[in-house]
Amino acid sequence: MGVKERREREREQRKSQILDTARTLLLEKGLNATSINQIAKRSELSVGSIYFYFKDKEELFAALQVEGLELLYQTILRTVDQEALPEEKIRSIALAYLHFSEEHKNYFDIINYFLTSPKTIFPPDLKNKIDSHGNASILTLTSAIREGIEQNNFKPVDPRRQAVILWGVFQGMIQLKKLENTILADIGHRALYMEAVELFLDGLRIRNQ
Amino acid sequence: MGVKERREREREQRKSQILDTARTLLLEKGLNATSINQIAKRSELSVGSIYFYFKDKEELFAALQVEGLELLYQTILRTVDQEALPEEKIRSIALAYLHFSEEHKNYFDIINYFLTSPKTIFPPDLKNKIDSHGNASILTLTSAIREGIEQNNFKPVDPRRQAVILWGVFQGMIQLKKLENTILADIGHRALYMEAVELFLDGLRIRNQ
Amino acid sequence: MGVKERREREREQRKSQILDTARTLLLEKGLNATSINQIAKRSELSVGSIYFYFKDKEELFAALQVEGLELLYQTILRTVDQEALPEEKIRSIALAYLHFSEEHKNYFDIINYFLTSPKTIFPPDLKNKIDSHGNASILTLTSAIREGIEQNNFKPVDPRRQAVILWGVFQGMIQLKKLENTILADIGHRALYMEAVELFLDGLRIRNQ
Amino acid sequence: MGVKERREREREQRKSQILDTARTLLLEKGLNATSINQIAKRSELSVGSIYFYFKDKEELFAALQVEGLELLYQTILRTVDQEALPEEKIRSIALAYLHFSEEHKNYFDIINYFLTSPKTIFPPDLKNKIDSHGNASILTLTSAIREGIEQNNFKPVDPRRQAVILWGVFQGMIQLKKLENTILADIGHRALYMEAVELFLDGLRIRNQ
DNA sequence: TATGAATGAGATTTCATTCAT
DNA sequence: AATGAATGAAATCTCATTCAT
Repeated sequence: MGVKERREREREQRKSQILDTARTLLLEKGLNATSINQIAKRSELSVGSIYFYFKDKEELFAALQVEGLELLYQTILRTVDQEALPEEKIRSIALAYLHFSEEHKNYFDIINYFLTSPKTIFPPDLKNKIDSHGNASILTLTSAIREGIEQNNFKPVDPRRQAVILWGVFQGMIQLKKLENTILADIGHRALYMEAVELFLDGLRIRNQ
Repeated sequence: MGVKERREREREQRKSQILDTARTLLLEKGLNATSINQIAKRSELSVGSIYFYFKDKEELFAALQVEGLELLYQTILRTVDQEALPEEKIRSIALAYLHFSEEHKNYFDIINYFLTSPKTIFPPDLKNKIDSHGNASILTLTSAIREGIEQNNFKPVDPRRQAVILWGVFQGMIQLKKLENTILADIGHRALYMEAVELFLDGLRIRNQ
Repeated sequence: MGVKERREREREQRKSQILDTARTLLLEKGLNATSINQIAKRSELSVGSIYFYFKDKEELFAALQVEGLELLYQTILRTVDQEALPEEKIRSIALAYLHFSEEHKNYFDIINYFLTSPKTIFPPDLKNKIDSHGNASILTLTSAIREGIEQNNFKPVDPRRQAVILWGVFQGMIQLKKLENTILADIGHRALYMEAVELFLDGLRIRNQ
Repeated sequence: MGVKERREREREQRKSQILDTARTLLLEKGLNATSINQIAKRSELSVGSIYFYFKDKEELFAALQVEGLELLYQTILRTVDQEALPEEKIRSIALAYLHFSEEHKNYFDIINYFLTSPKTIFPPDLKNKIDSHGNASILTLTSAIREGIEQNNFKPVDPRRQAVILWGVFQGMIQLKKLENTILADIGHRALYMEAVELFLDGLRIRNQ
């Protein structure tokens, strides 16, 4: 039994060793320019070994995406003060996502890539894995909204729907960063981002008359 | 004299003939799987000829993007009833963008690609061309918002800022379509999209008490 | 008649305009990387025009070589003091060739290229033209040696043979410059070059006992 | 253990098999006209395989050059009679180089190519390898000269400097062979070559009065 | 004379993947 | 488990040259 466990452990180590390299290369050269051969050379493993641990290139990069989603989730968890007001929580999550997109640009890019790339249809099991990890972050939003409703601060909306919408807003707004030097030259990106968040909070809030 | 003009005309025709083929392939196989070789073969030209008309692959696809932005703009123009209320205009534009993303999926994908792809740094002149075309559509939003403010229906916000935010919302929400079969399985995408728009309008509107 | 002459003049101007561009590109990118298309673009002429003035790429570059040989000859003429002693003349010519190889590196490279490249067989007429231009420089050496013999300073060798040998020595020694950073790291190239020349002068000189 | 060694051996065999083909093509068509594609086809390997064994075209041809330098060195070693007088040794080496340039014209051309081509900057490690191989041949000259000095037949010159000069003379004189049919039409090339060598020896020799 | 569109072969290089060992 | 040689298709891009206008 000890043997089996050790094997399992080693297997996991190898896997993350490969993922480490893949991640680094991804950051350096982008998704398309990162090849299995390069990963093999850099990680001092053989090409064959990589194919032993990952069915194909797609599976490897999907694993990285799961990693990214997990990291995002952890970041959010760490950021959100459980004692804070629902509004504050939502703001924190928004900022956490923005920070994540800036500080873990590579992860953000890969998440983004699979979200926006026209083709790429994952096999169902992989897809589920990815979705459940993605869902986790959205759930934090859902909870915050539900909480706000329960405390009579938010209108009685469907928390999950609003959470998804907010998530879409985050996503769309962050992407605008690319236009910072042209269309947005005269508008600060971060201020704009937060303005969007406030707008939606405003719509959510129950106004006391 | 006539010769020069005819040549010029033929040149333009060839160019759009190439773009036609490229566009078709793009639709069929996606950006990454579309190669110059294929475009050449399909358009019954030599590879060299493609390179005679376009400096490189990037220039070709950028041209396609400009085309897409232009088409989007025209679609919006056609859709928006100049007589309608500002709110209605905004709804129309939102729907126009959604339709565009569905009916001209290939164009939407290519616009999206260049917006979200991590790398891709265009030469400045190309970038400006692209941005100015993109700006056109945002301007329609800006006008509608400004109109609403002038008619005392909207709060006195900065119309351009709100327009950009709204644009980001469109963009982010449309991308969620990809999750239709998983995270959004129980939520209709189109309804959600319009709900986001209404939310935004709600925030903008001056409430008469 | 005036018409004919003007035409002739214009023809020559066009030709050297093309050569100017070709030369510049040659200097920038080397022989192999310089294409007719580039020359056309840079010289603001059409590809067709270049082929009107030059039969093919080889002829164009051979013309450049003739130019180079001519320039070398002029340089030597300018350098050599007609009143100086034969020995001095030879030293001057040696230095002139070294300088030429340094200051007109592009010309030297192209001369060198055609001299050392394995294949390249020029059509006879072109070959003769090149040779006669090359000969001119060697003739200056021949004269100096003959003079030295007549003045009883040099042994009664065959002046032309010695001239050709000397020329070969120049050529071989100059090429060693490439090894300056490795094999010759500890040996100054120029000093070595002049040492070789002195060695041969030494062999040529009649020693008075 | 045996497996590893066999693999290593096979690897080396493949490598020289590729080099064989490359060499042959080089001889047939010249450096510039020899493409990786052709090498692959001729050696009945895939293009990819060539790139498995050699990083790029340059590395392949540099390997050929090293081969050539090595062969030259061996030729010299075989030619030079260790018992002979220093003068004789130098003559032998001179002749050996001339023969080498005639009989292994392809190797000579490739050595020559890298020596004279304007650009070509090798990565340092490759450069060192090449230089050390080139050095070997020069060292035989150095030894012969030093020997002559020790035997009081040669003037007390710096043996290494003289060796390098002599090498340059060989190189330059051999290149003149190209002019055999024009400038040198009336002068035998080989005789001229040896005359240059004698001239050099003459300068080196101590004259007994 | 001059143009410039067109060619098509060919260059170098990279890639994901397989499979015998 | 792990290796790494081999593949071969495909990708992007360049080039000298021709020829109808």
